[in-house]
Amino acid sequence: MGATKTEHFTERQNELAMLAKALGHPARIAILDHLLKVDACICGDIVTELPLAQPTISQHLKELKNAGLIKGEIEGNSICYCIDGKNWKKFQKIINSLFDKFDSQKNCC
Amino acid sequence: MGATKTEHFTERQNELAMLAKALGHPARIAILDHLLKVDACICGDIVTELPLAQPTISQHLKELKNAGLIKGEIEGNSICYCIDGKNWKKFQKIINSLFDKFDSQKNCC
DNA sequence: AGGCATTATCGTAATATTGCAATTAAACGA
DNA sequence: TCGTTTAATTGCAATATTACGATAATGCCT
Repeated sequence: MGATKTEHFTERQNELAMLAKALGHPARIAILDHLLKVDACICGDIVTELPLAQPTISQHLKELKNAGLIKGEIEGNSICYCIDGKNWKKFQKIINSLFDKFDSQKNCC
Repeated sequence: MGATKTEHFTERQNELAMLAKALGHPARIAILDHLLKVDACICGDIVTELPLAQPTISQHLKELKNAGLIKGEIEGNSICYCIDGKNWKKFQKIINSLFDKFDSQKNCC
């Protein structure tokens, strides 16, 4: 086996898991950190910021893009990446809706 | 390779990634959903709630426990699981500290 | 003690992820 | 046009994850 049985879970559970999975690697967190720090579109210099080879970073960028966390637009020679603001807040809400469910009063232990 | 190069990233980046990774599977989201829904310790009936075999669920519970998201206490014959309230809010803060960094005013695209 | 219920662990197969060298593709400038 | 720069893709090796059957470990009850 090894394949996740997504068909058994709700759409929300799968979406939340996919989002979390995309965040589940330090390199991808580092990429997001960088994009957030500069508060702008970044043309390629992410490779020089991280201790990983160019193809590896390209792969991580792809996954962040697939998840909807970032956008990439072609800008002449290079490509500009930035946080996808449209999804960002939605994702924050989705995650918080999970964490907000916890009621410390009712919890028994 | 295949092994994540954790040593190249900051402690915060690794912690955040580990947390996200633990959340990065629909079965584990479903387990948390269930624990949050009943607002109490659950003794074993998680297996009957999910469409997965008992060893598989035991493995997911272990990962959630390792991440610090849940606790498990031996209660006679069975084991009671519940949300680990001590870490729960901390984790929520860590994640929100990432999402709050985004300033839609400054973002260019 | 013996049997039952509950959960963890072991072993293993299938699949996914991570990382990089090599290569390709596309756009720019001289 | 040719070389350079930038980023994606391909191909592959190493490792991790997911899932489950079989088995063990623990505590209950009779």
